[in-house]
Amino acid sequence: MERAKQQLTVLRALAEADGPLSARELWSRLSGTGVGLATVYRALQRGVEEGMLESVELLGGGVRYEPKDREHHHYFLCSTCDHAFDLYGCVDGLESLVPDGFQLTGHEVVLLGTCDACGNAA
Amino acid sequence: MERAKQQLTVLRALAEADGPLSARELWSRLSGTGVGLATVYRALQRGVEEGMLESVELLGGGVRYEPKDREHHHYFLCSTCDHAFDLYGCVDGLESLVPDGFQLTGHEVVLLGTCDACGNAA
DNA sequence: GGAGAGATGATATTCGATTCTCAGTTATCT
DNA sequence: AGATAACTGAGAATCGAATATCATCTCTCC
Repeated sequence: MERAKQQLTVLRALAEADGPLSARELWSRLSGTGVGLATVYRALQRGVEEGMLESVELLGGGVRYEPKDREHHHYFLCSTCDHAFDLYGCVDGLESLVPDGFQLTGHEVVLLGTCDACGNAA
Repeated sequence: MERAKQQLTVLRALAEADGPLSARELWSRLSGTGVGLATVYRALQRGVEEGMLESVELLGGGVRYEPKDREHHHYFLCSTCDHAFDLYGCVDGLESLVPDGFQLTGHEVVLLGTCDACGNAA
């Protein structure tokens, strides 16, 4: 197996994904390439430090990562396969929810349900 | 300290909160009452089983709990004090984000920023 | 007042996610 | 090729959250 290219392997896998991936999710996608879990974590951490990646926290605890160059978007979290899909577009009416005195700096919208693949498999 | 009433103490503290509380957050609010952390977890678990409580997962990993009788709402998560506030009201345009073939069963909206207290303290 | 069932607090344990360690590998530069 | 520095995989170690354990305590019902 090649060495010193694993960081690229990790970044490429993230770039090709249709949503943010957790370290383990990413690792399992790379099984067969011989990349170790520690290397995945190292590549992710470095990617964040260097500004190429962004960490995303959704429901369910785990931290996921995705390329930082994606435009504003949100997520669909499949409750069956636990995969998060990017959703481009946004919602209206956010500002009206904010109480007086609170400062709004960002927002996160997560849609829950069943993805296409899991819905058909059921 | 009184016994056999700790479950009520926990439920009451949750009912009085302005948003969902994590087990630890709840526990720290009960410091001085002598309630143990294990009892907090037990009371929360039982509350969920009995249908009085609902567990909520927001960004940041932890699970929070709140009374189940609250109407549909979302949350404001203060990035300074990490407390979650209930926000009543909802947003528009959710359905248009869902891709073909995906089944939508729920959604979660979390606004991020600084709460009134933390904003003034800064 | 005493027995039994259920509850409680302190702590040990478990569990999963992430980080650390280290020896071996690979790239770079000369 | 040789020296050095950076990278890597595997497993150990760490960390925090949640759960289990156990002796003690409280309530209820005789």
